[in-house]
Order: sequence, then C-alpha cells, then structure tokens
Amino acid sequence: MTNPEIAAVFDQVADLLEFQGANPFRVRAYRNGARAIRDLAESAAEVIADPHRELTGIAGIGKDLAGKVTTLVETGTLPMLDELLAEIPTSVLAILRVPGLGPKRAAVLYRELEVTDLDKLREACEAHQVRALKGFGAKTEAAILEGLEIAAQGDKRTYWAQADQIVAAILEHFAGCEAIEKIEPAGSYRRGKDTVGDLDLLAVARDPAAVMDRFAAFPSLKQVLLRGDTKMSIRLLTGLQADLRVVPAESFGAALQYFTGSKEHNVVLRGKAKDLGLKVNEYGVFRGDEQVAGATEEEVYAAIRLPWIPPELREARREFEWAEAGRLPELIELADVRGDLHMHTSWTDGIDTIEEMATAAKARGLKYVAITDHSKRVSMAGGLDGDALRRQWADVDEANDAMRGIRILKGVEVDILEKGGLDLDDDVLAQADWVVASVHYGQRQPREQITRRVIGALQNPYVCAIAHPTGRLLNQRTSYEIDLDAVLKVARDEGKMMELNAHPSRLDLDDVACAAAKNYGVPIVISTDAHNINGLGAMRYGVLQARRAGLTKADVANTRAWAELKKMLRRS
DNA sequence: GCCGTTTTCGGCCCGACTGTTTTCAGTCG
Repeated sequence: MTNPEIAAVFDQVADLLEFQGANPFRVRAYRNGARAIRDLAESAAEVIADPHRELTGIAGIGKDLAGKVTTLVETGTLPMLDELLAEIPTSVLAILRVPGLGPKRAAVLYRELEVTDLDKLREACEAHQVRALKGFGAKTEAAILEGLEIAAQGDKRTYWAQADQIVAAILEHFAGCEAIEKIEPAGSYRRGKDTVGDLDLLAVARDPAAVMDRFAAFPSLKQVLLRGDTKMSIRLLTGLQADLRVVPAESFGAALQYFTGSKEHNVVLRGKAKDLGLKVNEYGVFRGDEQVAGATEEEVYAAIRLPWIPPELREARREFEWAEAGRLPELIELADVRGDLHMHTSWTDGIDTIEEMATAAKARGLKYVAITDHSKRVSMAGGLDGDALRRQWADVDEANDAMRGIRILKGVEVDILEKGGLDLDDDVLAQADWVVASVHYGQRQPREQITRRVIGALQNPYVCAIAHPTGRLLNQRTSYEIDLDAVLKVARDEGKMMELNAHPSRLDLDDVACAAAKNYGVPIVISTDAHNINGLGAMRYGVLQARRAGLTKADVANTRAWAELKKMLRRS
C-alpha cells in the first residue's frame, strides 16, 4: 500500500472516530499520523523493510500506529477500519461537510432521526423534525437547508491562481476606504497552497464597523454569513468563503501569524511558547498578563526564540527543526528563474508562434526557452512526427537568428507510449537540445506498468526530464498510480531532472514530492507548459510551490544559465 | 493515540461567534 493510501485510511478512521465522539486527541493522533505518512519522503514499506529503521522514529507515529501501518502495508486492509465501517455508513460523513454541522450534531441527527446521507437530512429539515431536537432550533434547521448545497459540492477548493485574483479584487475594493489602516491576506493563500479552501483577511482599522460595511458591499458577495464586533464572514458568488478580522495594531503581527497558520504549525508554535512559560494567541505573546510581543510576526517568532519563518514553510514539517538549527533554506524567488523549458506553439495545440513566445518570455526577463511541442501520438493536439519536428527546428534556427537577448532551444515533449518506449526515434531525440517525456495515454494502468513506462523514459539517454510526473489535475483528476519513490531513484541514478509543472491546475510534482526529489539530489525544473504567451505568467505559481517544498535557487535547474544547466545533463 | 533532560501519567492551542441556552455547547479556523 502506498503512503497516500495509508494516509487516506487514517484520515477515514479519524472521521469515523470523530463522528463516534471519540477522544478528540485520539482523533488528532490519527490525523497527525495520516499527515506524517503523507509527508514521508520515502515509502512506508521501505522503512519497514529497512532493518536499521523503525516507523516509530517518525514524529507522530507511535507503537500503535506503526503496527497499523505495517498491517496496511502487508495486507492492504485494516480490521479496525472495517469494524468502524460496519457500525457507521460512510455516507453519513457527507453530513459533516454541511457548514455548522460538526461531529456532535451529526451524530445526534444520525441517532435520533436516522439521517444517513444528505438526502435524508434534507427530508428531515423539510419535515421540521430537526428543530424539535434538543440543541437544535428553527434557525439551525434553516441554516442546514442552506448549507446542503455546499455540502453536495464536495470539498472543491479554489485554485491559488484564482484566489489570487479575488484577493486582488478585495484589496482594490478597500483601497479607497478611509476607515481602514492596513489589510493583509493570511491563511492558506498566504502560505501559497496550491488550492485554498477559504480566504482570510486581516485588518487594522479606526472604525471596524465601517470596514465591515464596506466588506458587505463587495460586488461579488452572495451573502453575509456572520458578523460580530471583530469578525465577519461572507460567501462570494463563486461559493468561496472570505473571513475578515479586525485587530488592534499592537496585535497585528500575532494575528497575522495566527491566521496564516497552518493550524498544525500553530499547535507546535504554541507548545514551544508554553515550554518557555509564554502564552500565544491572536493578540500577542504573553507572560502572565504582560504582552511581550505582537505588533509584527518577527517579534512573535523572536519571543519564542525563533527566526521568522516564511509562510510557505509553515506546515509543521521540518521548519521548526531548520529554524532552531539556524538552517532555514533561502527560498527560491521568481527573479531567480532564467529559463522556461516547457511550452507549446501554434505548431501543435498552442496559440502563438515560436517567435511570439520567445518575445514574450524575453519581456519577462528570461534568457532561454525550450519549444516543446507534442509528439505525433498526441493526435488530438496535432502532435509532430520526426519530419515535422525537423521542419520546426529550422524555424527555431530562423527565429534565433532574428532575435537578440534570448536563446530558443530545440525541444520536444515526447509521449511515453502505452506499451512503453517513446513516440520518437532516438536519432530524432538526439538532435534536440532539450527533451521532456510525459504520459498522456494509459493513465489508468496499474502501478507497476505505469512506473515501468516512466522509468523506461528516464533511462533513454536523450530524455532530460519527466514532465507533469503524476498527471494530477487539481479538483478534476487524481494522479496516476505511480511509484514516485522508485522513479526518483532512477532519476538520481541516471542524472535526470523532474519537472514542477507551474500550470495552476497541475502543480506537480507537488510540494511533498519536490522535497523528496531534493532529498535524492534530483534537480527540479519549474516550467509553465504555456500554450500561449499569457501562460508564461504561470511561472510564479510554480515558484510558490517550490518554496513550499523548501527549495532554494540551487535546487532548481532553470535558475542556471543554459550552458551550465546543459552540463548537468548526462546525455550520451 | 502520542509524547517525555522536570513527566511513563496527564497533558495535548486558543478564542470568536451563534444559537439555544438560563450559563453554555458546538463549530470553526
């Protein structure tokens, strides 16, 4: 069983235990365990197989969970989960997605009204059975009816890139607001997560009520969910929820830290504060009643004897270990990127010409680009065969002659065929400056087969990198079954690179996988996969993801000049 | 269920808001 699968089992156990009203700390232990396994750089199976290592060496995995991981790896099932599922149908878990319904009330609905899914919940509300329950009322019943729609949507999250536009619109909306002194986005948006569940905004204001009135007048607002003295939540037309907090200036840093999260990061931070005899909340750091920090984030971290930690790293992974050792990585920045090595043109499914793409890239400050159109197997995109590719490369030569200040590389995105092997002959690939290989077909193949295909591609002497290595599309398609750990090892041994595809809906390798690649010493290439000149702007999303992985300039190959990058490639 | 140079038991982050309450539980982040 793979790490994500093991993690999913633990998460489901946590959901079911929570529904049962189990000890919340026990529930948390399962969720922590799920996270620990998901974030692991190598497969749990491998740790078990290694006689020098123990699963219990992983923070968050104790004796019990180690046993359960072993059971899952060996048998693929967990008796405990089967027992829980025999008691509770999984459909009830959908009830927990209704805003305002948590485990306690969901359990009451299940017990008292035999509500086992969202349809039955709607019936019970419409029959006014819910308001009769102890602890419920007419308002709660109405709120549940309204929330059913959101629950039915599942847990679709908003792409970071989309959230970014909304944040910009909100900040613009407040730009002329006199009542506000300062406003900043926090939450998973600030941490640069690939998708965000909701938006958190933080303000310092002379007149909080006026700020909230302004918030209520945001053009794409659908409804005000709640409004208190310092906190207000709205739902936008897209369904996204946005929370605004108004805090005193002397608490701004503490609040920014608090609402940036992650929750897990904050739990660790507060634990450390406690060890120092301090208390941290969104108003500041306190020793007894005395506030010792709070105006800035730097101050808050300093009070806990830590350097300021970049938001992208605040996931309770390794950032505290690094911070305490004074070894926080100097994270890559957009300005470090010198080339873009994956893009398409009008030769296949792109819109713009080679020259237009190169011109736009140059305007963005890049020094080189690789034109990597599809190979012939990708017929839907009008993929190129060897002859067509050679004709395109003649075009590239011409464009290079015509242009100054940017180098255009002859590249290709060669398809990894279903049966294994590549869609173009080696003699063609040998003439390319840069070759990325990727899977487009047979994405549902079993793990061994698809892993073998990708490893085979890495072993081809002319392939430089694997593009979008897991094939995931956020909110749309999960990654294909691939043994990434095995792939990374081959990449390391073959001296190859792995792509971090910067497209807002892809962003794979993801942050965890990029960190794993770094562990193996496999260079990452951040590429836009642009299909038109605007697509080149996606680079910053990729950089953000790389920062979340803790990558520095040195870890990303396309921060180097092309001549240097070329030397890193072991091509025969 | 995890964790521990103060602990192998007794902790486990903390506060705002709402609705249903007569003082608080549940939910959320």
